Amino acid sequence: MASKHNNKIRVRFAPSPTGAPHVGNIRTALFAWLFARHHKGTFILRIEDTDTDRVVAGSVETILEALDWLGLEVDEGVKSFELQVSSQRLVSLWPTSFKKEKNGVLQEVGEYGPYFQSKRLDIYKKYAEELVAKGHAYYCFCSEERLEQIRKEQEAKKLPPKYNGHCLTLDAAEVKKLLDGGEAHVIRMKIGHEGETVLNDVIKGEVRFKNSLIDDQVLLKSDGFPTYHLAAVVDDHLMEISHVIRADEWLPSTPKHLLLYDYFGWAKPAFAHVPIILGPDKTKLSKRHGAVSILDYREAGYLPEAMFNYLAFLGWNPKTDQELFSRDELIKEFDLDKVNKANPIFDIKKLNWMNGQYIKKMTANELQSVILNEAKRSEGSHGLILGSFANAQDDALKKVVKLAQERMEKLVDFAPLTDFLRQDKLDYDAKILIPKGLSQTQCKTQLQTALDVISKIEAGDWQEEKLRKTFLDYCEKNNVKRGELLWPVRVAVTGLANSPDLFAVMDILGKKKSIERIREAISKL
RNA sequence: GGCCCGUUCGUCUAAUGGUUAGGACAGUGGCUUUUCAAGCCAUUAACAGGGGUUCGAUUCCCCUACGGGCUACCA
Repeated sequence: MASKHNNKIRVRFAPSPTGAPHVGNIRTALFAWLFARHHKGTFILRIEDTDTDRVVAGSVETILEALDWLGLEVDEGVKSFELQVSSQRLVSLWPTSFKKEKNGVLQEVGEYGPYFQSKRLDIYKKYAEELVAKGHAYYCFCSEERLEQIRKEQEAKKLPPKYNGHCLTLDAAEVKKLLDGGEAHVIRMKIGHEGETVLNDVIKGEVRFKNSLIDDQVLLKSDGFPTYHLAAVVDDHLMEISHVIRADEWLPSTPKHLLLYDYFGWAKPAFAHVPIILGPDKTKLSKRHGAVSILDYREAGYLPEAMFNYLAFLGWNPKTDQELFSRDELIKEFDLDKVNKANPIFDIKKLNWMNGQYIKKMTANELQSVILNEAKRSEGSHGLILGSFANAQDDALKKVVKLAQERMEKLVDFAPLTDFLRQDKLDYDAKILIPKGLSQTQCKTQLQTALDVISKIEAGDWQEEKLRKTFLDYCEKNNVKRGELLWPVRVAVTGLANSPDLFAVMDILGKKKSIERIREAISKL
């Protein structure tokens, strides 16, 4: 589609502030952002707060927070300076400069404002009236009751529900009289019934709609606020949006928008309807499916990099076998022509795997600072990440992080994986101390042996690899099966049937504590 | 009900008018190993159905089925 804007790419993410931002909305924002970055365009945040009943206080801040978490910087429109995206993060996307206060001043940046639709009421009124003057819209005074009745009748007759044009029959004098009398009214589109409206969607291709089936949509509500249809078209035009990137559910109302552009005599932007994310039951992802607020995933211990990567692959892929992508690689590869038409299902298992991959890819130092940052951020409500290591020194933490890293899938896995290291008294069933093929007494002997081996180790040699060598050498020289000696010792020091590596654990515990725990085990037998 | 969109392994998906229909997650089996995890190797598993078009269709067209979305003075 030819662009009227000298090919300058301008896209907007235009959520309505009705609560915490949904995974699906954010994925749409991500596509738009990626598209903007790929084409060196502008990513705009516009707030569509035209439904006064549904607006939820604090939503805009939450939206900003979600965008910030994923590193989707806003170039123009609504921003908050309480949240700062740092390009110098230790780990590419992690918000190191996060500030907890949510009462920061929202600011608007850009020359096309205001970017809150509630601040543009006079603009919409002007354009709605312009359409009336041009004969493409009309005043409607029908009451809710009357509309309800029309709908019921149509339903009974199995007709498509549509406004029946009741107020279309009013002549100019009558309209003026009603208007002057302060009668409640809306402005509706007047849609010609002939022909069809053709959309050439960037993703869906050509889609045809019969004009006779299009409803006379309300443009301006009786409270003076515009409906989405008017507001979006007017703003997208005024803000010189080049590509309208939005979810599939908007496809059916697109002909109304196309008609509006024609009525105004405006050039049309390109439209790209992206597939909707479905839950495991194949219906639109919603609260029934558990976590749908994008920020819930932060609380659940997912990394923004992983979330970003995963979301990018829901309905899009680069047509190669590569699946792990950095932000820059995604920017380089992403384009609308590779977006799928079918609706993908959100698969938490693949997200988990991907998150684990990102965790493993980090250096232990990076992971440590990420864990520390996240623990600090979620302090209070979710200070569970560090668990028993909440007040540990950085030095002590380093080895623990390394030990947990391989088996962590999410950040919140850290505490349960490492708790046993800090417990004063381990609580476990003595039976699990005994490896297969050994009797209780034999097991006891093995633990005794371990104490002997340990007693000969100098304090300065108390270190993972030296411990490993000492024990393995002992086994070899004395013809002891590794499992028969090492299993009981490992259970003794961890209290767990399944645990991290014995020598890493003993290293962290220290000689004294290790001996204590082995003695404790012996006494249990 | 009407309108619109969609349909390749369970899931995310690739490819092609002629292929053993490829990869990843999950599953299963094995290796490794002090256990678990990780890692490595192997493996199960898909073109919704029916008509065309064609020498040949998973691929192009039509129909059906199924799934989804929309059908508000909500977005």
